[in-house]
Parts: sequence; C-alpha cells; structure tokens
Amino acid sequence: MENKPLKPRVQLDRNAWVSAATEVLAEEGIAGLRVEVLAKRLKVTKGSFYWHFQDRRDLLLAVLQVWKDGRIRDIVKQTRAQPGRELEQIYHVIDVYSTSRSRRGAAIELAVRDWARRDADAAAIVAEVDDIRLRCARDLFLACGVPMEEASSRCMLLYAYVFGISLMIYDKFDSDVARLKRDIADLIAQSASMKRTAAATSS
Amino acid sequence: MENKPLKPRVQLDRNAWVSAATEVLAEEGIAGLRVEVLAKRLKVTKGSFYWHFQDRRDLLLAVLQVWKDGRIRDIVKQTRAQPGRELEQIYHVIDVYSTSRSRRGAAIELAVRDWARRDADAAAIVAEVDDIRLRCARDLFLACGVPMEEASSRCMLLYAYVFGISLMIYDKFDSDVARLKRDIADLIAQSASMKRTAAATSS
DNA sequence: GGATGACCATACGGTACCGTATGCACTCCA
DNA sequence: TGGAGTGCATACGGTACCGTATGGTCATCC
Repeated sequence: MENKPLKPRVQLDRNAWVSAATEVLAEEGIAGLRVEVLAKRLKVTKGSFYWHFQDRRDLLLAVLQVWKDGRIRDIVKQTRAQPGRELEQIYHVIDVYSTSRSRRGAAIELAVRDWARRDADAAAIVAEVDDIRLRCARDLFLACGVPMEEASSRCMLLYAYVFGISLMIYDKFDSDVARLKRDIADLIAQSASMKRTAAATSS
Repeated sequence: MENKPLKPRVQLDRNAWVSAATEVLAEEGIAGLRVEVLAKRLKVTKGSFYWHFQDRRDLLLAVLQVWKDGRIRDIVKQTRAQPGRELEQIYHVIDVYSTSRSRRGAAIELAVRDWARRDADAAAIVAEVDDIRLRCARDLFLACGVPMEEASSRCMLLYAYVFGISLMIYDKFDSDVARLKRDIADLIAQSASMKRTAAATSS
C-alpha cells in the first residue's frame, strides 16, 4: 500500500517552474511572464514561487540558462554529419529550424530574441548561441568544399532566413509553399564551388 | 504682437499621440506601450489621451494604420526602378532594409511583428504589408529576366533575410561584416538566369 | 462679454502585479 | 512523539496601470 500514493503531493521544484515559464514565454512573450500568472497555471500560489526563487529575475535567468543549454546541445546534434553527407545535413538544419517543423521552438526562439533586444543578459545568451550555431553550420559548408568567406556568408544567410521566415505572413503570396521553401533551401545551400554528390542534391 | 504666441499652447492631436506611441513601441515593444507612460512622455495627463482616443486599443489600431500606410508608400518608392536598372534596385532594397541603415525602422518592424504573433489585427496588417512588399520585389526580379518561381523564392529569401538578420547577434563571428553583407546580397540577388549588365553587378 | 466647445487636470475605483511576513500541514528522523 | 525543516497558503502594503467622472481653462464666435 505504498508504491502509488493516491494523493501524489506533486511537490514542485525549480525545473517545473522553469518549464512552465518557458511555455508561457512562448505563448505570451517575456512581458506576459508574470509570477502570479505562472503560479495560477501550476495551481499553486506565489508563496511557492518565492520559496524556490529569489525573485522574478532569478526565474528569468534560469529560463535563459536552460534555453541556452538546450540550444547548444541541439545544434551540436543537428550539425554532426557523417563524412560525405554534410550537404544533406545542411538541408536538414534548414528544415529543422524552419517554422513549420517546430512551431513551439520557433515561438520560444522569437520570444527570447525579442527579449534580448531590451535585456543585456538575454542578449549575451543569444550572442553565445548565435556564435556556436554559426560556427557549426559554417563547418558543414567548409566540409562541402566551400571556401571560408562564402561559408560564412551562407551560414549567416541560413540562420537569418530561418528566423526571418518565422516572422513573415505570406499565405496569400504563393500557393505552393513547399516548393518555395525547397527552392530557398537550394539558394542557401548550393554553391558553385561545391563538390556535389547525386545523393546530396535537392529535389 | 500675435504671429508668435509666447506660450505656444501646443495642443496635441491624434497624430502627436500616434507618433509618440510609435516611438515607445520601437523602444519598449507593444507591452510597454501604456497610456499613462505615453502621457508622461508628452507631458500631459491621460485626461488628454481619453479626449483624443476611445481607449488604448483605439490608439493601437491607429498606430497600425499609420505604420501600414508608411510601409506601403515606402516600398512602392523603393522598388520603382528605371528600366534596365532593376538589379541595382534590388541591391538598394536589401541595403535599405538592412538593420544598419535604419535602426529605428527595424525596431518598429520587429515590434509590430512580435505584436502580430498574438494579435489578429496586427497580423492582418503585417500580412497586407508582406504581400505588397513581396509582389513589388518579385516584379524587380521578373524585370531582370528571372523566371516566376525563382523570383518568388528570391524575394521571399530577401525579406526573410533582412528581418532575420536584425534578430541576430553576430559581432564575434566575423570581423568583416561589410564584406559578409555584400556577399549575402549577392547570394540573394544574383541568379544564373539573369541578364546582367556591368553597372548592375555588385562591388 | 457670455455661451460654446476643444483640450486638459484631478480625482476616483478597480485590477493586476511585485515582494514580504507569517502561519500551517506534512514528512522525516532521532 | 515531538522537534525541525520543506513546501506551500494567506494576508498585506505598495506600485503601475486602465477607464470614468467631473471640473477648469483657454480660444473663438456671435
């Protein structure tokens, strides 16, 4: 009579608060991330919150830290390619970061970046993440035989595109969005100085 | 003793409020756009505000409308090219919308788009603006001899890039940002199927 | 020169937050 | 079995807003 307590007494920890906070951040943005709102969502009062956190900013910094760690782990994973399949991997990165694939991830991304425009701590985190992402993506281009400067340009274009496209509203513009996105991926990924394999070309 | 009143009695009108509101929007985002804050900035009380506007939302819709009109007027101006100089004009558009050229404009742009993620009225305005911008830019590519589908892809890439780049923090990544941006502009603008003139090529 | 209306100040009630203080229940452990 | 500490509820003072009500102050026009 013990292994499944009927009243789970689900004691919250910092992690639960950070997770819920990230969810609210995605939905409402940094300005909507209020501790009383969060408490209501977790069905406790803010008495609990101030047990786990010093103040609101303490939570915000924790959210940033968790986001950063997740993003870094993710980019390292997404850009690790088997030798010879780097171009494939570039397309994969474009696809993964493209809005349609992860609405939630994109929402968090945009919320954090909007936050970073007015908060130095958030800006520092974003700068770190951007730097790592750009270097990882550039390595992929370099592995494809693209020269350094062009690799820099293309990976920068890649990320600017994936973030930018999630800001746009273009339903009316083109009927075949799938084709559009494929073609854009080609524009970003395909270089004249690239040693291409049949398997790695788009289509 | 009349044509220059010493106490100007600078009566505010809707336009003054909308201008100030747009300024605050750029700096603080939609969440920071509060009527009492705005009133303090204009050195009046909110008694004045509620004379000119029904409520806060009334102001917000006015801000959106003014923004939309300005953007449409601007894009029509920026994409009107003399015959034969369309490629030049494409580079000009990339340059104008690039962050470094207009910090203030980019800030407003981002604030409005962030706003649009959670507000249907703002989203509708952004959709209109995007549609017009994309069509104007596409026409430039078409005039350069780029086929329809590629023109669509390239102009979409163009705008996604200019918005996306203003979200990124890349100081540490590359020392020569100017070259980077030039190269990216080339990637976006230059097509194989393009009838190029010497004057129109980059650099 | 008094009425009118445009424009704004003041004052108010109400809500949504922040952070603190304090108390209460529940668990664990001597 | 009675502390001791953990995790949360309750209650409070304070601030920043929203929108309304009401009154004051000008210019203008007959």
